[in-house]
Amino acid sequence: MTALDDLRAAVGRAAASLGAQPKAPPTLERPRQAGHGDYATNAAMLLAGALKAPPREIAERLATAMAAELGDALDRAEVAGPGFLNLFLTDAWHGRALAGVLAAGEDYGAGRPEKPERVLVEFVSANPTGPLTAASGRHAAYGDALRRLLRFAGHSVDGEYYFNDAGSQVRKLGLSIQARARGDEPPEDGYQGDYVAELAAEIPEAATAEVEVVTRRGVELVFARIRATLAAYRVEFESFFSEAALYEGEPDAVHRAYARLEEQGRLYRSDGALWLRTTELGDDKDRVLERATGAATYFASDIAYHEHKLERGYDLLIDVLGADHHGYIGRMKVAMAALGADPARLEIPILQFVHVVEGGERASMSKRRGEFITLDDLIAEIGVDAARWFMLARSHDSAVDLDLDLARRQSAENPVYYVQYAHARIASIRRRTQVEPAVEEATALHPSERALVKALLEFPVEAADAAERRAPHRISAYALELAQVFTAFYRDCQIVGEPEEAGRLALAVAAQRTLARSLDLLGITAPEEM
RNA sequence: GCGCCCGUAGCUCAGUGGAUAGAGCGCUCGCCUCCGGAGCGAGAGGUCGCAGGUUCGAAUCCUGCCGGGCGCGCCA
Repeated sequence: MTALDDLRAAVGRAAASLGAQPKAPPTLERPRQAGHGDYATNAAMLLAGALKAPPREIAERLATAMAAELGDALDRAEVAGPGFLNLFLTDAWHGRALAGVLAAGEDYGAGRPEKPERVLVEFVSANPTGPLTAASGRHAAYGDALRRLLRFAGHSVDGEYYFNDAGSQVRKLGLSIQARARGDEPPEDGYQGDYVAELAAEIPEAATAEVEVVTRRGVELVFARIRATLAAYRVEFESFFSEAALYEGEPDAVHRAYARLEEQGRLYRSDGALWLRTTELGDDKDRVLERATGAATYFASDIAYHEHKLERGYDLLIDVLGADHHGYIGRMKVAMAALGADPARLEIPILQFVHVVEGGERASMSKRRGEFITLDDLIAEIGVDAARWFMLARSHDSAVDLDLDLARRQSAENPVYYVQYAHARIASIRRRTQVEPAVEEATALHPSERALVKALLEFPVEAADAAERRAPHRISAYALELAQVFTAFYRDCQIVGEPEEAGRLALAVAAQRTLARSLDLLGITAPEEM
């Protein structure tokens, strides 16, 4: 329980004491206007209907009840506007609130769900046919941050990378490598990038060996590069899952999935193909699993893969996909239902595209033609921290433009450095003081100190919201705000050598920990010095 | 035709029912005897795409339209 939770509970009790239930949970928010108090609640307006009285009059009664609830924590409560109750809290309340933050220690803001869930986050999952692109950088940053957020919320989370290593795409890579090795142009629908020639040079006998051999070797080499890129980007996976593995063993995962679907009575044969009766579950047409040729469709692989995930005991499956896959959401939800699982156990957040911009215009970004900015390029140009911030500072719902020139020019002004700088500055202050941080409740506080306490109190709510909404970008917005509020405090309140040193140091330490945690949730470093 | 996402300051974007809509960058002016100037303060800059609706209250919810991005295979 933070001081904010206590305050919220007090509002609830005060509202209940007036003899009616609010028509919605009352809000408790930090007003934008300085004159509107530390927190404001709309409880009176929500009670007006049930109590059949003007909101402002109810707010007056609520103010009296709040005074009784809060005692010396409340300086005064003012009725304002259409019926808001603005709460002005004392320095003692702020001091106790800060003490609570410090007492929580490194875990401040962490969630403790009654029933932690086992979650599998599948992300990146780029096919091993070329280097990771800047767009993969968005997926890697998002999936990794999501995993960190869910863990911080108290869940058990694994990250997995799924790749198609059996289909025609990897075969095209093999053919392209072989063509290069022979000095020919790659096939028209093959891969054209310079890396294909590099791969050809790294594979002895690439010109003469069987294409299967060249393909297998090419995939290994590409995967080695992908892993190296991910390691440089500080993204690790608990597992890599190969599509080919779904067709190994007896019975293989695909046939286990068929058996499961058969149990559910969802399969039938028609025109020589094996069909899944998805129309019964709301789809507009039934879907083929096995073609008349006997070859399984991708949909069959995907179903088998998800059945395999369920078999592994995960409560929640999260697939992070690109905007071009949004049509997949409905199909896979239907597939979950067909497997007899609750479709709500599968979530598919969609990341909008990263557009590469050159000279103010959107450039094409084709992996086949070799026209793309690689994630390695991006890291080399602006560094991992700035790249991850760039990818995570925006909602996953909005497309981002990546202009490498602009990114390079702006990287020095990237807000991530402002946040890191605030952290480093606190580290520096701590190196300069001999005093132990200690909250002194009786001390009068500067408005900037009170503002910083309130900013710190927002963190657990922000972290929980960001996890629930699968929205890491909220953490970057929060981190920037916290850094700004800290910097204002730093400007207004000398720490080292002042009588208030211990108390102000306590505030700085709480800010440092929270900044470090926020950056950690984004996979960004929190330097001691810069 | 159907579906998903977006439209907020010059630019890039936050803001999923509260009061006078914010940040970063850019622009103008001011500030380095003071714990780290990667900074601080002040200012200019907005029909929140348009039109209706719900509500005490709408950038936010609902409907329709306009504009942009992306999808709707026995492709992968």
